[in-house]
Amino acid sequence: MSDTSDTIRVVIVDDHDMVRRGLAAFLKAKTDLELVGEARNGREALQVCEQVQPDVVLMDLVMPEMSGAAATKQIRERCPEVQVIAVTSFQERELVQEALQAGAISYLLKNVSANELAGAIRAAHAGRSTLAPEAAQALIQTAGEGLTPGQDLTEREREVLALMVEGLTNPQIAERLVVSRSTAKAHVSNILSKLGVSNRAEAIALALQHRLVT
Amino acid sequence: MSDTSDTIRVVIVDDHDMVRRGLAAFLKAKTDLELVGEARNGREALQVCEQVQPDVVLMDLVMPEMSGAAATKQIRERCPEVQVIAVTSFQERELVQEALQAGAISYLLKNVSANELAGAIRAAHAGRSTLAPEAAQALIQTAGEGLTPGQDLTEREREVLALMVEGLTNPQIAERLVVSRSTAKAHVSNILSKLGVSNRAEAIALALQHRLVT
DNA sequence: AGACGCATCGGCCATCTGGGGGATTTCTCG
DNA sequence: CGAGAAATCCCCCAGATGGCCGATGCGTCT
Repeated sequence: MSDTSDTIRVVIVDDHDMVRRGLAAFLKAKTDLELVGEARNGREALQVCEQVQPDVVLMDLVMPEMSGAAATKQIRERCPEVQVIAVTSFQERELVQEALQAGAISYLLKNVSANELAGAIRAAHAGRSTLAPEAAQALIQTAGEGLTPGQDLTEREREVLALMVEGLTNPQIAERLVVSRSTAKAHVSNILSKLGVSNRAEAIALALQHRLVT
Repeated sequence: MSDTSDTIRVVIVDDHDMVRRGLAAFLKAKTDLELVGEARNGREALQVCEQVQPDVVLMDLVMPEMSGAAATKQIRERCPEVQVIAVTSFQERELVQEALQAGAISYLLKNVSANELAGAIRAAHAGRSTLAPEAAQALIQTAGEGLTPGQDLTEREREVLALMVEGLTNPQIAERLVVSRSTAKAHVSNILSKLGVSNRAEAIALALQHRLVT
């Protein structure tokens, strides 16, 4: 209705008041960018996007209620014309990968300059991706490492790994899962093998550092 | 010189452009608050504070170069009249404790509203503390738990714990530290005892979850 | 039907673990 | 100087660990 085709309609999603405030101030300074909605979590973001049908969404990834990645996925399914730019403080491989797989077209860190952000928004509107160098590096590393380890773990094995992280011994794991010690040991052995480590200590460190478990 | 006694001179320290922008916009809207400097890491913060001698510093804790906690400590040592408000996205016990021990008078989360922030700045200038409820809760939890575990670990024991987290066995630790297996084992035993756990698996999980190592 | 992955179980065995005992040196602090 | 903490080392030993062998069902996919 009221939007002319030469302004890019933007929605901001972030749970921090001051970040939204900063982005709003920034958008106001750009004549070709228009703030048409805000949300403070993934759930709100869905509603807002369906209502206002923006061109671009600036999406924080770490939020309560519903994560940015989950929200991105939903938005991309329901409104494929809406481009989502993931904007976060972290450059963890996990997050980068998760966000892009969820359908984000770009991944920026919150330390971007105003001009870089404006450029990324215009690029996203035109269907072009912008990756923060750190994010690109994270992707390259991930590719080089053959993705996050532990991707081929069985459900049951993840269950066992979680118990290992809690410090349970093989007999204790057996008791908890109501199986024999042989079985628990077999699972542990398979986990060690799949993770490419040689003892449970390494397995636990790897699981925690790569968030394979809670 | 130019500052009248009825305006509170504020410095912003944050590595994110957009957060500084948001805070700057916010300060501009308040007649009794005046932005007199910005910094994007702890090192810059020190220089800026010594130059402009602000009344209050809004300090992000997670920054490259020099952490907010370290910067806070230095600032409080060199300029005791400057009040530091820790402002961060996280409500982890570790950070809250660290910041307050470093001399921050207040601890706020980045999801504070504009009015709460203004109130906190005025309170800080008057020497009164403002704690985000989540931060207060973190402190209470910490107090209830008898502080973070592993506080009584020896230098050497921390060193050993770090190697445990890397997945090294006792013989490997002994080799790495150029000591006998007995010694390595003794350290490990002491660590398990001090952490209140019964095997190295739990110790590793605890160390990683409480950031006792890297 | 056959192949394959998964979970389940058993035994053997070298090694690692963690607790117990006691011992020495070095260093700091009152 | 003496007490205590920290780091270093030794022996013993029951239990846990992890690799290796093999085996049985139970699904899915081709």
